[in-house]
Parts: sequence; structure tokens; C-alpha cells
Amino acid sequence: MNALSDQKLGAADIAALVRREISKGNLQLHDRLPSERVLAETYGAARGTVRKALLQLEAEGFVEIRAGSGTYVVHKPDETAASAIENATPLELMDTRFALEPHICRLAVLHGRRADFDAMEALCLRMETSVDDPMGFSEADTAFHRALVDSTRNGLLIWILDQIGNVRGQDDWTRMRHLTLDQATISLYNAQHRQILNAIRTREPERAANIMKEHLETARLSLTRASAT
Amino acid sequence: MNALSDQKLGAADIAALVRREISKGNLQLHDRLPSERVLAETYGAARGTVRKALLQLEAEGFVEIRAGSGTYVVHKPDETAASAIENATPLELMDTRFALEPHICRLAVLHGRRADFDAMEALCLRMETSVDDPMGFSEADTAFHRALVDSTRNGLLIWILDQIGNVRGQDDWTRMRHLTLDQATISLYNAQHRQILNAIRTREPERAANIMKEHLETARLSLTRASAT
DNA sequence: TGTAATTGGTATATTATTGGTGCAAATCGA
DNA sequence: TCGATTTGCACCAATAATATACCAATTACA
Repeated sequence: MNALSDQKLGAADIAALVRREISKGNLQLHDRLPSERVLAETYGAARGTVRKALLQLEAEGFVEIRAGSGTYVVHKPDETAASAIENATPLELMDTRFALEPHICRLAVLHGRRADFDAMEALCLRMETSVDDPMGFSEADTAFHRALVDSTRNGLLIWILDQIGNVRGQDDWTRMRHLTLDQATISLYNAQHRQILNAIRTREPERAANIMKEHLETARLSLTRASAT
Repeated sequence: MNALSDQKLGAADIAALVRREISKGNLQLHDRLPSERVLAETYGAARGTVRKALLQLEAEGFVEIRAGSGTYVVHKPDETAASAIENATPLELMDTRFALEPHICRLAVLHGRRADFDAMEALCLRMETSVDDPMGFSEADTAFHRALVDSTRNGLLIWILDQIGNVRGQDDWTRMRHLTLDQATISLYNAQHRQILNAIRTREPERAANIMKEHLETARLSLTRASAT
């Protein structure tokens, strides 16, 4: 994979590899890593080299070396993940929603049940009675999109949407949206939500997906308008 | 799981396994785990070793050991962790890729640069010289899709694909794929990769997205075929 | 109720494994 | 060439793991 693929690995390289395994989560807290002798063989290095790497990692606080016992992980998996997701641009977020939500509509058609659609219906009603309450509308709007994902019964997608729903920047973005949400825009959103729900109910995956694209396009426009002011 | 997969299990390893069963929810609150003697046999270790593991878990507050009665779970399943991502079904994973990757092609057209495409080209070559090396092909294949996301310059999307690339169960899935990768399938994949790359180079977003859909459909077929055997 | 079976608790002697250390030869880069 | 690093090896001490045996608490069942 790297340029180092079959090169001889130095102590620093091995330390980096192990460090990455820990950050990535392949080696978790309390795990015992293979013995120095085994590591030496798997990395194609001498035991002394592996030892040097482990000592460095111990100094960095990634592992704890216990004589006669083994070397253990003392480090939580990296949380740069959180930073990656927290630093997401509103535009990156929009692009990601553009990727996910139309297809989620298709999956909702496939896997959604009556109860799911009824729940979404209720949220539509709540949104339609909130044309003059941007705050309340936005809450229901978030819940609607959440209910939509839930109806796919796809735990992975639900998790992903949940994650990007927690983007810190989105707070600002949502706040920004609130400022620009006039009654006309809300009404347009409501119509789109209705159309999406209806298309899902009548089992028209492509139509639902297309309306969702329109919907997102509308949202993107109001976003760029807002950031232009 | 670890590099220790088939090695003899130590106390720390057994503790880790049980701890994960609890976090994952397979062992729920108030459940009684098998007797020390049974655990010893199932893990292929001596009873003393299992005992040590259980004592450690008790110290950590995961279980409660009651003399003459048994060992009981005293811990809520971990909700914060990426348990959702670890339990993802191969089919859930496919659906998620169906959602993401076609649109990623479109974004690659918008944001990709020459260097990105050249890197993907190199990976295509590597794949085309690996028609009789399923292992090598799969590595290059993974790298290709990774390079594709990278070219979108969208940190959020890169992060998401990175996450679902680390799905534990995908190890099994990948292994399963390797078994079914005959030369004909690999050649088909290669042709599709080429077409995708060309469509991106010539700035045809929809065409790239459509070929990617075909590509994923092909992959889904070979997956369902594999799981049917 | 009372007995038998099961479970954890403990002790011990033995063996295997692990990290700790030092050192001389080989290798690599400047 | 010089210096640093890596290597390969031998040996030590600490710890873990095994295999057994027996005890005590609890449970299951007749």
C-alpha cells in the first residue's frame, strides 16, 4: 500500500504502524498486542527494532509494557474523527445529503412500513401548522428527515445521518436558515415534503428521489442566499 | 480480529472478548455467563486463565461473580460506541454504497484534479495486471474507490467512506468476495472502472454515476451469489 | 426436606511465554 | 571512512498459563 510495502522497516516505521492501528481502533483499550517476537516476525524486523518502537510508543503514552506479561494498549481510539466531522463545511454537508437522501427515499419505498409513513405524516401536519413558527418548523423538519431514514431499516444509514446531524457547524447553519425562513419558503418545503411522502406511499422510488433532489436544491439555494448576505 | 486470531488466548484476550460481547449487547444485563469450566473449554484455555479474565472484568465493573451461583452481567450495553457500524449487514453496506458512490462520481467530476485521475489510472493498471491475483486486485480495488472519494475534496464524505471501510464484518465480506472472484468477474470490474474514470475525465457526471450504479449492481450480484452457496 | 450436582474459591507444582539486557556482527547513510 | 541503526543471538527474571485436586456456596430435584 505504502511506498514502504516491502522495504525494511525501521523502529520509527513500526511505531507509526502500531500507532495507526491503535488510532484506527483495530487495537482497542486493554488489548494486548502480540509479543515482541511475533511482532518482529510479522513486520519482518528484528526484535530489538520492535522493542525500540514499543518503548517509543510507551513514552508517548499509547501502550504500557509489563515485564513477563505483555504490552497493552492504554489509549482511547482517536477522536480526530470527531474533528473531521465537526470541521465539515455547510457545503460539504449539503453535498453529502445530496448523495444520501435521494437514495434513502428509494430505500424507504422498499423497506418502509405503514407506521413509518404515518409518523412522517404526523410530522408533515406539524410542519404545516408552523408556517409562522420557523423554530418549531425546523424541529419538525429535522424529525421528518430522521423518520425518513429510520424507515429504511438500515442501521448503517441511520448511524451516518445521526453522525452528520451532530455536526457542530450545522447549528450555525440551522440558525442561519431560521433567519431566512419566510412563510413562502416554509410553504414550499411543506409541499415538497408532502410530495415525497406521497411518492413513497405510492411506491414510486424514482419520483420520491427526484423530489428529494429538488427539495435539497431549494435548501441549497436558501443556504447560499443566506451566506451571501 | 487481532493478529492473535488463532493463537492461544491469554487472560487479557478472553477478557477483551467477553467485554465486547457485553458492550455489543449479546450478553445483556443480569444474564449469567457460562460456567468457568465451560468458558475454559470454549476458549481453549485453562480454567485459571478464564478465572483471571473474569476477575479483571469484575474489577472493571462489567460482571459480578457469585460463589456457587455463577457470573452475572452488570453493565449496560455500550450505546456510545460504533456498535451500529460494527453490526452492519453486508446488504446494509451495499445499500449505503449505492447511495454514496454514484453521487461521489458526480462530485469527482466537479472537484477532481488531474493528479487525482492519474492516481486512479495507476490503480486501474494495477488492477488490470492482477486478473489472476484476487488478493492483489482487491487491494487495488479498495484503493481505487478510496482515491475516487479523495478526489471529491469533501472531508465529510471521505470520513464516512473511511468509517464504513472499517466495518468489522467487512473482513468476512471481503473474504467471501475473494472466493468468488474469477477472472471473468475481475475483467468486468476492470472495464467498469475504466469507464468510470473516463467518464469523469471527460466531465460527464451522469454517465459516471450510471456506470458506478452498474458496477455496484455487479458487485451486489456476486455478493448475493456468494452468500447463497 | 435432604441429597446430589453444579458453581465459584483456593492452593500448588510445573511448564511456557514474555519482557529485560547485553553484546558482537552486519548494514546503511552521510 | 565514520557513526548510527539494525540485526541476531544468548541468557535472565518476571509473569502467565496449565493441570490437578479439594473446599465451600448455591442450586436443582427427587
